[in-house]
Amino acid sequence: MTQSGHLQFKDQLVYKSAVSHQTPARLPRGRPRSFDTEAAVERAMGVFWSRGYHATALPDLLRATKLSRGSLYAAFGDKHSLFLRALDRYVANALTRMDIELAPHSEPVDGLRAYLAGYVERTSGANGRRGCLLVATAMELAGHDAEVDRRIGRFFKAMEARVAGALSRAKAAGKLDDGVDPSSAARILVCFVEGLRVVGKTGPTTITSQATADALLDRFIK
Amino acid sequence: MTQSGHLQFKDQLVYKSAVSHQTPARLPRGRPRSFDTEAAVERAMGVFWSRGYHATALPDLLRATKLSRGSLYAAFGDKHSLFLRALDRYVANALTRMDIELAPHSEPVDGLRAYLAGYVERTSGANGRRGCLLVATAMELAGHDAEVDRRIGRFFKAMEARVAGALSRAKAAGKLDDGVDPSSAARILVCFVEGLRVVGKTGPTTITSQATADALLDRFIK
DNA sequence: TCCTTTCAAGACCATTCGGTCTAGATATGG
DNA sequence: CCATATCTAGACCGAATGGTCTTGAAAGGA
Repeated sequence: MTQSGHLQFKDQLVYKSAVSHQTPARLPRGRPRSFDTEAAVERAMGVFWSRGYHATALPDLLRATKLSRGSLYAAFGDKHSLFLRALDRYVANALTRMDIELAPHSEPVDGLRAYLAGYVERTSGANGRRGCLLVATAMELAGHDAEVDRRIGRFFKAMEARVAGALSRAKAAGKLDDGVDPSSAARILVCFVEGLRVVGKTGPTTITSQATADALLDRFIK
Repeated sequence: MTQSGHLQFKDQLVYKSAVSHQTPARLPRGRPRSFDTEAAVERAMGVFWSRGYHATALPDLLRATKLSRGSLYAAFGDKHSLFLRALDRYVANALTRMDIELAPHSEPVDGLRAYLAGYVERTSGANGRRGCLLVATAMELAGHDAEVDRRIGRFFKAMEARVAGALSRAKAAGKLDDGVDPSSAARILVCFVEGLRVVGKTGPTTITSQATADALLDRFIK
């Protein structure tokens, strides 16, 4: 029925209707679920994050989630669906973070500095070596998995839009150098930041990375 | 004996002494090897490139190299050693390309433009979707495989050094904007270019990517 | 109490994994 | 021709894969 291939459609629908909006006035009559589904997704996310999709085996997920095989399959359908949920959570976290850092009402340049500083911190030293679930997924599965493709594309577009928004506001406030186009600069920053994730795998020092990020931003800021 | 773990040392030595400088006055007496080892590495590289390490199965490699199981194991030891050879070839190709584009005697700014244009071409459209063996390897195996770690680290250092060299020459020729530090700018460009590889997975248009790269370089060039 | 549901533990399944080995054909040099 | 070495094809190996199913205990509502 669920076979390991990539017919995510059915599984997707299944988990959505089974998981979202818990107990809509519907009271199940047996023993209630005794574990936190979202916490399990989070733990699974951690495993996928540090090992990648293919290198993560079922026993790894069972150990991390502290679930039995049966419970895990009942709750999530299969490995692939669980992975997609973990990826969704990762993306949501990243976008939420950006929404805070680049909040429209706050000072855009400060926001951009915070945004870059966050990436510097996450891509240097041990944090850097841990890598990024989204970038790792993009490199491992993009082009082979339609559901993943969609999420990757959406994420980069969303990120670029937020950065472009902040740059536009900075430009309107006269803080940008002459000739800087916000949308073009946004693409530059997104590439830079994702490149940080890649070279971050070698565990550079925070100092170096921060100086590099500062040097880049200084090319745009007046 | 060779078991699938990561004792690359022995295999490494084996293939080195068995492959480099062919027939040093030594004439083997039986049937000679009837396939091109380097061509096989190249074909294997193609498979790892488009599928990644874990997702590449032995039958994939046999199909691509047109070798039998026995021949492949006799020639390369095991999957991991073959992968390392493929990775080495990929890295060598990339560095050779850079040595041409950023040749010390030629105009450094033109070289940097060519360097960026090459990345733009390789990271947009279908080329972009194909991705980069090195970045994919970094995200998939770095931190879990010491031999890979070494190669990734070496590559980024080598790339940064070449770009920094070109930028230094550009600065000496007075082509750089005031306040641009070549080594810092080199780190920026390396991050940007590796970020291109990541977002390239969504297959952006050549036009957009080229415009982005131009916009970045224009922030450094006078 | 009874019914229903979920739980953990683990047996079980077919398939695939990376890797070894054999058999028989083939191609070279002596 | 003989000895040597390599080739392909595929059987074979133990281990691991993702996934299903059974068992029996436990926890809720009616």
